[in-house]
Amino acid sequence: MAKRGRKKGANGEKRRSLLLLIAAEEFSNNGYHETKISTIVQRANVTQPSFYLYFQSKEAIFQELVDIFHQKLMTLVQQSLLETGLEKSTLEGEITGRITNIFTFFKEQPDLTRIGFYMANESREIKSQIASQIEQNLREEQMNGYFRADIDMHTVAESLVGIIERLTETKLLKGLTKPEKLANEIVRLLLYGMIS
Amino acid sequence: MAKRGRKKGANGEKRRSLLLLIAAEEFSNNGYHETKISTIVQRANVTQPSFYLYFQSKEAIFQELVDIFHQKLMTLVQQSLLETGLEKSTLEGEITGRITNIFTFFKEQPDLTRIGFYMANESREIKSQIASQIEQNLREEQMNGYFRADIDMHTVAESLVGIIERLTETKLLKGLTKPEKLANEIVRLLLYGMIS
DNA sequence: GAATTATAATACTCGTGAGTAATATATTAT
DNA sequence: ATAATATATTACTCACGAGTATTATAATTC
Repeated sequence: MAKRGRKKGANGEKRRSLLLLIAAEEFSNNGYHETKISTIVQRANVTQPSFYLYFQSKEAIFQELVDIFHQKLMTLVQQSLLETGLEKSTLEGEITGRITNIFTFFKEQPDLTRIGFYMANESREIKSQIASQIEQNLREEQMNGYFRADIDMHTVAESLVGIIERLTETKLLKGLTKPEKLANEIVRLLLYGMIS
Repeated sequence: MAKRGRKKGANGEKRRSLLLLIAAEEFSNNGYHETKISTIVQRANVTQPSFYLYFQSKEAIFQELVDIFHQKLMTLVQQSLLETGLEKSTLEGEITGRITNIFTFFKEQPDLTRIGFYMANESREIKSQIASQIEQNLREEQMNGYFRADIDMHTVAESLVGIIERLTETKLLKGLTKPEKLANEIVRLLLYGMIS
């Protein structure tokens, strides 16, 4: 019979992190509603009230995971887009590098990615922000003459996000293709088209 | 005080259709778990047991909507791809036409589309099937020399599905762009690329 | 017109899962 | 040492929403 009260060597920070980690796995694999707090605490070897020491509610822990993803992704994209070392010769490489960065991040954080990019209500908002950043950059490069002038960069940016979204699901997160290769294929397709 | 028993002019088929229609709206707008049977029956002016005259369960009515979407979409895509009138001069137009058909269907069935293409567990499967059909056709055209030989058509097909998925959400279902225009933009981008 | 079938309402049950009250033990601060 | 604080458990509550037992009336069939 397990005793009550604080355990020897108990450490709140670690418990909290563990719960976050397990919650990410559960949400990612089973979705929000199918995920039970009871399952999370079982897997963490903790009782239910302990969970509520660290998180206000089920909503709150989910939102925290979304926020982490959102913040990390935004930081990444903004940094990535600041390196506007626009040299004609390396344009393809530049763009490929940016997209590789995104894929790499997604691959390193598959659970957060599924949560923040696919499951959250906020996903729409997050994707729109990414698309908007990409659009800005593309427009600049378009004005500098790198791209055809008759292309609607809003559509291109949204399309690119759509491609990333889908290939992340079908190839990247299944471990079928590496970030670099995926980025390369996409960029070549979008830059040069399919016509022989 | 409402009386019990069968009402004058009561018609099961119509009631069933009405419930399906309302359920589609509710699922589409609020998602599966947020949708309550109690809300559906209220909106349909029916009591809860009446609902269960027509549908086995909440799962069942949702699945029925998914099946309708799936079946309609598959029929559309298969027909669309059978018109393999491969003429070099009209290739662009052919492809644009196929994609327009898909967008038009989505626009006409926004609720079913959100349910079957975005919310259902089966969505993955459905999209994969579409991608697979597209891939097959592209490969054929590639072998006929219309497209560059060094392109991985699996990636292209998946990308196209991703683009369709995203633009449907952000532009089409918001009524911002017409099917034809959207299809045109995409096809030109994918065929000729962005480089000036 | 009697029996059968289809459609409907009233008034329930019942499981499930989020969240809590009360209490106990370890750790840290004074 | 003692008070205060952090971490933990046992044993609950409670709302919510899916689904049902029972009964009643209209439509249809024989």
